[in-house]
Amino acid sequence: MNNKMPFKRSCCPITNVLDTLGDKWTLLVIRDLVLGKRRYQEFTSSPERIASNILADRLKKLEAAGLVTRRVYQRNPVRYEYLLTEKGEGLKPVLEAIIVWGQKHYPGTKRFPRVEQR
Amino acid sequence: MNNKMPFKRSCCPITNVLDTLGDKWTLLVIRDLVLGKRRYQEFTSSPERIASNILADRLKKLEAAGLVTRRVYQRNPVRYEYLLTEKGEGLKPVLEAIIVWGQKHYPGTKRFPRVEQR
DNA sequence: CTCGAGGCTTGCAAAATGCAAGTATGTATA
DNA sequence: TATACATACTTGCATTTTGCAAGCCTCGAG
Repeated sequence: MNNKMPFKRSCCPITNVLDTLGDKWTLLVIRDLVLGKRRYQEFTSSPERIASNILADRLKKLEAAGLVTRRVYQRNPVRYEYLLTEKGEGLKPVLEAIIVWGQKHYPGTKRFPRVEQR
Repeated sequence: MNNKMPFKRSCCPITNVLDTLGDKWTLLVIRDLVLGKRRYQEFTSSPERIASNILADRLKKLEAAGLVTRRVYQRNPVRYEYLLTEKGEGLKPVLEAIIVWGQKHYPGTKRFPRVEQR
């Protein structure tokens, strides 16, 4: 018999997803990544104006959760970019479902366009 | 010309959804409603053990957002129950997408069964 | 040798959360 | 009549998370 709970709150898949993504900012970072953003300043310049300490924290947590990877895209000086892993890409259907419901119930909202790549 | 922003953070549908649902508890209340729970104590007895002040707050906000209605189901003493509106029911595809992704990436998680009705 | 870009970190006030206990209304039981 | 119990919350307070502004570090160009 094994009574230790291997999950933080419960074995519900929704609960476990919320433990990683359940706040006002994390999914917006994922949205930006899906739209093609990669660099720190690109995230901070989205219209929601995420604070830079929150962004740094979320990127760290997303990396720890295996949704995002950080790579050096340039040396001298070293510069980083963030990319979605396959696990992260797998969230697209969730974002889609949210957009569909959101567009229906918040009239005037508009799906953001992909960003042109550098 | 109209430069006033009609949205709290931006016109992104995802952002606006997160302004209502973006925290660790709200979607769990919706999950419980989808599973057939209706009464206050049923929500507090879910395995995640939501605190009663948080539950009261979330039910109030969900009602204000038009996702949930509160009805009297008994007088003497007065007792209430909570039900999803159509708008709230519309979130099922979002929950589905989350469950699919969650079950894939959090091994061992299990979709909760509907509750037997009183 | 100063300036600017990029990518963060720090400090601190304000808001949200977690926990335990208490309240209000009414029924049932001794 | 007194006691207990059930439902649906509310309150107080400590802890945690968030928001905002400013600062820091590396390097390259002028």
